[in-house]
Amino acid sequence: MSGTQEGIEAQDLPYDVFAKACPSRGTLEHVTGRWGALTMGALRDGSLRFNELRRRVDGVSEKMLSQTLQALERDGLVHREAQPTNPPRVDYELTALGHEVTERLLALIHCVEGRMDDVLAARERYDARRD
Amino acid sequence: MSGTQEGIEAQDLPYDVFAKACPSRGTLEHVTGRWGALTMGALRDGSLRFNELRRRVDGVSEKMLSQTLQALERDGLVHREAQPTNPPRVDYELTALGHEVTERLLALIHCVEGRMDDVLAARERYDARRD
DNA sequence: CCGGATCCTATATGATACTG
DNA sequence: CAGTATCATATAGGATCCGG
Repeated sequence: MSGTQEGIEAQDLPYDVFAKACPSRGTLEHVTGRWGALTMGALRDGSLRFNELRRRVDGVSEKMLSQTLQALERDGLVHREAQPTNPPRVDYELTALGHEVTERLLALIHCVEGRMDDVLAARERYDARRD
Repeated sequence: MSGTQEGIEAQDLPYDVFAKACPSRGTLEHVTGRWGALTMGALRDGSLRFNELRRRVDGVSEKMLSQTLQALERDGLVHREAQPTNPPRVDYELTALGHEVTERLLALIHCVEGRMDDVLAARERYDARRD
C-alpha cells in the first residue's frame, strides 16, 4: 500500500510520484513549477543567455530565474556554460534529458493553451451557478 | 514582442502561456501545481470519493484537496457529483477535457519517474562539484 | 552581464477543531 | 463523510543594492 496507485498497469516502477517520500515528486515540482515550466519551454529551441531568458519568461525576477536554473541544472535538465570573459557570458541549454522532459511539458502546455476557451467558458458557468 | 515566443512555428494561438497576463498561465498552474497534478493523475482510472482521493494523493491535507478540487472543477477539468444522502457521498471524476489534459500530464510524470536515476546521478555530480 | 546577499510581503500549506 | 473555519508557519516570490 503506502499510497501508491495499485493494480491497473502498475509497471512496478521504482519511483512513484504519488508516494509522499518519492524524490520524483521534487523533480516534478521543479519541472512543472511556475518558473521551471516556462524556463524549460523557453529553452526548447536552443540555448539562451540569462537576460534573454528573463525577457522570454515574462515576469520572472532575477532571483527566481537564478534559483530555477540552479534547480534544473542540479537535476541534470539544463546545462550551464559560463565563459570567463568580461563582461561574463553564460549560456543555458537543455540537456538530452531536459529535451525529453520538455517535449512532454510542451505537449501539456499546448494542450492547455488550445483548450482555454473551454476552460474560460467552464469558469463562467461555475461562477454563475454560485451567484 | 511582449514576451511571446516569436518565429519558430508560432501558430498564432490566441493564448500564450509565456505572456504574463495570459489566463492559460493560471490554468497551467492549477494543472501542474503540487496537488493539482497528483489529483488529476489519481482520477485517471475513474471516479473517486473525497477520502479515497485523500488516501491516493499521499500527504495532501483536507484543506488543500478541497481547494484543489474546486479550482479544477471551476476550470472544467473535474466534475463533482454530490448525492444528497446522509452521510453525504461525493464523487469526483475527470471531464472529457480533464482527460485530455491528464493524458499529457501523465506522459510527463511517467517520463520523469522513468528518468529519476539519471536525475539523482546528476544531482550527486552537481553537489560533488561544489564541495 | 551575471548573478549573490538581503529584506520584506504574499501566498501556499499544515494542524486542529467544528458542522450538516 | 465531506467538507468549512481558524490559526500558525513555511516557503515562494519580489525589490533592491552590490560585487566580480
